Amino acid sequence: MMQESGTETKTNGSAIQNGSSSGNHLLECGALREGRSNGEAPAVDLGAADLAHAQQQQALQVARQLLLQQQQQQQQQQQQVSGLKSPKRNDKQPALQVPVSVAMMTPQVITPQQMQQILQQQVLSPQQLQVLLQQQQALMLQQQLQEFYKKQQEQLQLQLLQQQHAGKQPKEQQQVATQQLAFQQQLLQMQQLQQQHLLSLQRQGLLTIQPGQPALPLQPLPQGMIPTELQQLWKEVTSAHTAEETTGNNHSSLDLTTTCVSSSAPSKTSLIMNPHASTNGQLSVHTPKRESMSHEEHPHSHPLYGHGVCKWPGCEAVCEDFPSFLKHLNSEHALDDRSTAQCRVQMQVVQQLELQLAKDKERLQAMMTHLHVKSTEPKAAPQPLNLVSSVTLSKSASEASPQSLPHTPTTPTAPLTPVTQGPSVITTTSMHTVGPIRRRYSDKYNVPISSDIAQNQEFYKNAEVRPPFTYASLIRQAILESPEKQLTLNEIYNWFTRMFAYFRRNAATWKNAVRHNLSLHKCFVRVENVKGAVWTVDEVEFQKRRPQKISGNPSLIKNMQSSHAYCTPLNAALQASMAENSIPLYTTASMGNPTLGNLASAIREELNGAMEHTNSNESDSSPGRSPMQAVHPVHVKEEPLDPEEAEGPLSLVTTANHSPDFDHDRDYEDEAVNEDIE
DNA sequence: CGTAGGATAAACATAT
DNA sequence: AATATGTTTATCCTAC
Repeated sequence: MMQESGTETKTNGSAIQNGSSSGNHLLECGALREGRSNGEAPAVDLGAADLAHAQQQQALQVARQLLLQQQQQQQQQQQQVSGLKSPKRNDKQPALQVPVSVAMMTPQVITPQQMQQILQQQVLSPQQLQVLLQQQQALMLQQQLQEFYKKQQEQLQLQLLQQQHAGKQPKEQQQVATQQLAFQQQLLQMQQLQQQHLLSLQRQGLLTIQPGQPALPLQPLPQGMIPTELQQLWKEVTSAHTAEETTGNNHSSLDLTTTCVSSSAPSKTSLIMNPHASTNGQLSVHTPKRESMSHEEHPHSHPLYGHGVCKWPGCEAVCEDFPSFLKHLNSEHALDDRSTAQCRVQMQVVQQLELQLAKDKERLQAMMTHLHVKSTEPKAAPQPLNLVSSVTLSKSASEASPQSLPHTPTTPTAPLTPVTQGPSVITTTSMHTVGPIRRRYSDKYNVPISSDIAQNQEFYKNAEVRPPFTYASLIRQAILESPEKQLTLNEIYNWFTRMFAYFRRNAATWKNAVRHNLSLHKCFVRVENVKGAVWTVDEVEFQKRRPQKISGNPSLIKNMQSSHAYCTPLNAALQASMAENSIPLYTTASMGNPTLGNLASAIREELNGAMEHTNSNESDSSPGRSPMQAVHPVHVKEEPLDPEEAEGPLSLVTTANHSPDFDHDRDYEDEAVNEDIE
């Protein structure tokens, strides 16, 4: 213990002083290098981007069509609603009717003209705009619900009267009551569906698409959604505003709010908004405030200016100093239609982010609740890591109470050392300072790594929880997820930082460990090519070292089997998710979504591998094995080679089109820098 | 208690 | 010269 603490302080110190600087520098260089190599071999990356873009376009198209349909259906429904025969029929579209009908009926919603007035009078801060938008949408929804409900009530009463005239049949009354109930439920559903619709739009194109699970949350980092999709969105808005203005048709705009509002009758109502919005007054008070004033107050904290670059969405113009930025802001982003439209989009973006956040919070809560409850059940045993994870996640979920979570009830085979493990599990604050933690669950639970990553992808990305797998497993996973089943060291680094928040700190430590593992384990094969060297996985070697852990412990085998059990639905979920994305299950690397596809194949592989070791006679004949068999290792290390394996027919040398890397690296680096300082 | 595997640290070598 | 990349050794920890 003494030794440990001594070692850790020492290593922490070195990690902070040397590691953070040199390590980060390393990654930055890596990112640059990646960028270059991407230029040469962007096949997969472009594929993903194209896919995202296509989906975005699809989302836009869907949105436009739906908006048109709404209007028609609204009219239809106004006529048909007297029928009242099939309230279920409305389930398909109710949420979509909200904006239009609201816009049609509500006089208090801000019209585009008013919006422009607001924008022309002063530049609102993003927060204010956001509030404005929220108020608008809340108001619209509220009003629409009221109207809708009122209308239904009228219809119901009408029908009641009719029925009473026709004869008081209890059956019908019952039916009417049921219908009334159904309508009320509908009203609730409308709200939910509207959210879902927005979310689906968001998922399909507006924001970064994250594969893996059907309900996978999006990248919570604001930077995560900025790059291509938003740029594209901005372009669209920018090019669309002219048409929008001249024709009055909003087909080209994704902005639902814009569309809804502008289709409303022009109203002269004042800007009175949701009464419960406390910032409202602030908004109007702030009205006379000029942007220059706020600039003078906070010359260097302008939200639209940072790192010498104009942060106006889609702009990124370089402004050497603040005055030149101001000049640029006033000239390039004046109060014209384009800026207004962009502003609207930004509002929408912010709102969707908030929706997403709310939903994710909810999901987190449900997850934690679920895990808490389930923790007493034996079924939860195969995934004890989640429990630990939940605890540490509590830092991001303020509403969660860490002490309410079970500590280690489900980790009988991994007793936590009171000294080393205790603090790292209990609180996250200690987690941050605890430095390198030696203990780990490693792969001993035989939870298939890829399925765990798939299931907890977003979690690992955001919570600084150490993944319960060995470096070797993680490296292997990284390599297998790559389309070419090979990665450079730097790409492996990037995968680590991309997939796990935990590895965004102490870079020197874990990178050293990665290198160490790569060199040490025979299962990692270094393949040299023109551009340098890539690492591949010798699957045979990797499998060789797995059984020994499993063999001795029957309970582990049990766990493994149960893990197989719970992985089957996961696989189904993945398939469903892929079907949703029109990604065939068995074409993995070639598709634009490498992570998803490879995850699936890796899962199958893991399952098959696990079953192999469990039942030696179970040589699964499913096609799932094939993708792995395709990875024939090329031995470079000075090991006696099996004649079979010596020939690597694979495209290990064709590095020409790989490197599916992202530009997240810089972001993570920034984080790492910040966090290492603390 | 011994052993094996993993994590971490660090020294060293080599390539860029 | 500095950094990135690999290799190797040592030590500690944990599970078995």
